[in-house]
Amino acid sequence: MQKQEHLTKNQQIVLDLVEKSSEPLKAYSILFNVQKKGLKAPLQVYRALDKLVEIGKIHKVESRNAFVACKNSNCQVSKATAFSICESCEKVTEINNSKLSKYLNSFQDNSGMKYNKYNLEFFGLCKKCKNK
Amino acid sequence: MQKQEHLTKNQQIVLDLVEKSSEPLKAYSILFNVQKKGLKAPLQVYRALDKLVEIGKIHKVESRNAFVACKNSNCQVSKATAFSICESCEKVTEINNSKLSKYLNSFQDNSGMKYNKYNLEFFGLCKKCKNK
DNA sequence: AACGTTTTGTAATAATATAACATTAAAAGT
DNA sequence: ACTTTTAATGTTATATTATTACAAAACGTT
Ligand SMILES: [Zn+2]
Ligand SMILES: [Zn+2]
Ligand SMILES: [Zn+2]
Ligand SMILES: [Zn+2]
Repeated sequence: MQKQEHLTKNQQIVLDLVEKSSEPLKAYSILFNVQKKGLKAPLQVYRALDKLVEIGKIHKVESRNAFVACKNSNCQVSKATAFSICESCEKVTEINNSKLSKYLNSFQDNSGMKYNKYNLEFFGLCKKCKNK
Repeated sequence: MQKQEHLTKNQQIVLDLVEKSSEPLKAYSILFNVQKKGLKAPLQVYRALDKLVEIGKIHKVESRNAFVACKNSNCQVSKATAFSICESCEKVTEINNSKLSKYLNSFQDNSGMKYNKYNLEFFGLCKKCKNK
């Protein structure tokens, strides 16, 4: 089975919204914003989100229960994600650093476990907030 | 203000339970298990969990909304955490790898942001599940 | 004892996410 | 074209996770 290339109506509506947003969006904020487009129930949003995450169009920022569009068309979709998060203004940026991803993709410990996916979240203060 | 060394009754009760557990515990599972000890409300559990996370006695596994005791007394408490998670049996292990933590603690990108904390979660199949 | 601070108790509610089931649409095989 | 199968949708209800708000008790310091 190969990766789906056409998004369904609901998926496209949700993706459009997440892509337009300058900040991570929460599921119920998405729901509220797409109700005029016909998505009335949480499940419709969650299903779209699940699929979009699966195909790598968006990522979930786990520590925030929020979703951001993937700006990095070349990343290993939904398999290797890294974010920087400002703990003051909550700005979230996807980190695109090939050294980091190489390092983590090839990481092995002594557990005998082979990792096929990771998610990394860095926390700190962004430039703006640092200078306040 | 320095780090608190004495745990309160509620904090100790919750910590005991999490430490005894061989698997990550969810907040409401904790609540259920400590009700006989007098913690009746979610908030009592969440408050204890918050404090225990803050002082590094336990960690939150963000992707699972679950809590594990810190087995690594020398780690930079609650500032630098890494876990391996089996996607089949849900076994979670805290990774204790000094090369990894050094690499991540010193990581810098070109955003000008200085990170003081990170959380990393690796996903894959554990030895056991791989051989099924 | 008086004060500020932290912790606790309690009830109510908010926010996040899934189960279950019926239906419709799309994709694939013949 | 027709059947089969798979994926997506719509809808209601419910489960799970987490916080707000406020009052009371415990603790540490002066
Ligand atoms: Zn991405
Ligand atoms: Zn900031
Ligand atoms: Zn630890
Ligand atoms: Zn396993």
